[in-house]
Amino acid sequence: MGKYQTEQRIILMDFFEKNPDHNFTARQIYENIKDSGISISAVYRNLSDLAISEKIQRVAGKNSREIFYRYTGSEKCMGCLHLSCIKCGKTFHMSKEAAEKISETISEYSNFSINVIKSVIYGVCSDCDE
Amino acid sequence: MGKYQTEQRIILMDFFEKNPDHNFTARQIYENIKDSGISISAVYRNLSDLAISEKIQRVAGKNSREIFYRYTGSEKCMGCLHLSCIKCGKTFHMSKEAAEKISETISEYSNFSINVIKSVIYGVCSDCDE
DNA sequence: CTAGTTGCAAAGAGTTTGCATGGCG
DNA sequence: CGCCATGCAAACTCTTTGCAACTAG
Repeated sequence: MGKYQTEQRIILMDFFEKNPDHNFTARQIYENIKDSGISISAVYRNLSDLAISEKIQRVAGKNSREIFYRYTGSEKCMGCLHLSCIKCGKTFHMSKEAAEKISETISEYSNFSINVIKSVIYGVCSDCDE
Repeated sequence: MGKYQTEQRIILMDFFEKNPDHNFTARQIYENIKDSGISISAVYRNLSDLAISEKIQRVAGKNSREIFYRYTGSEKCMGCLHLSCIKCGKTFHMSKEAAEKISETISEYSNFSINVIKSVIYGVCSDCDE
């Protein structure tokens, strides 16, 4: 998946690197980069490849037709757990240390090894919590 | 949302109560209960209502067109965190106690209050972990 | 040069909606 | 009896695919 480094692929990855941890629909991504010269089919095809190689995650939105793509392949995301605020939609990073502690707690209570990249904790951030 | 207790609504809720915490597509749900007498539009309309009232959660699948519905409104799900195995797809419950401990860890490291119902931890269960 | 990738337009799927009918309270 | 929900079919959108042209290595 991704043997050639095409111009379109670079455009898409550039966009993701500039906007890590943010939810976009396929169309939103396309709207953002179409002027650089990429077709919507190329967007979809690359999105599929990236999802398979787990560099992006798919997230279901509130409306049933809404699917978001979130780039989690960047360096600074490695090993840290993500917190997503239900109200404002912002994403926060937890430190690697915190992630490890949670991972420990989980295995303490059950036989389960967490995949930190795929997991997102939903809740309310301090700004939105009154 | 849901002022009348229609036959179709009962059929759908029955199905969910019998299959809590399991991911189904809209079509799979329909296939399972259509013989009881319900149309696919009624399924979709009720699914929307249930998602709004947060009795079910939407989850994005591996293929971009796949959206799963998971019933989390049952009594025994209240207060416990869910673990979902990436390999076998099974869902496991964590005790309320464990959920609280994780909630504590999170607020210890950041100002964030977890919504346990909406959050799902992904990883690998003991059966699939070799 | 060869295999992988793109663009376009058409096909395919899943979801939503308008309207008349039927049912709950 | 009045409002809400259902069923059906048509309409919509989003996503995928076939094919010819193009391009990275």
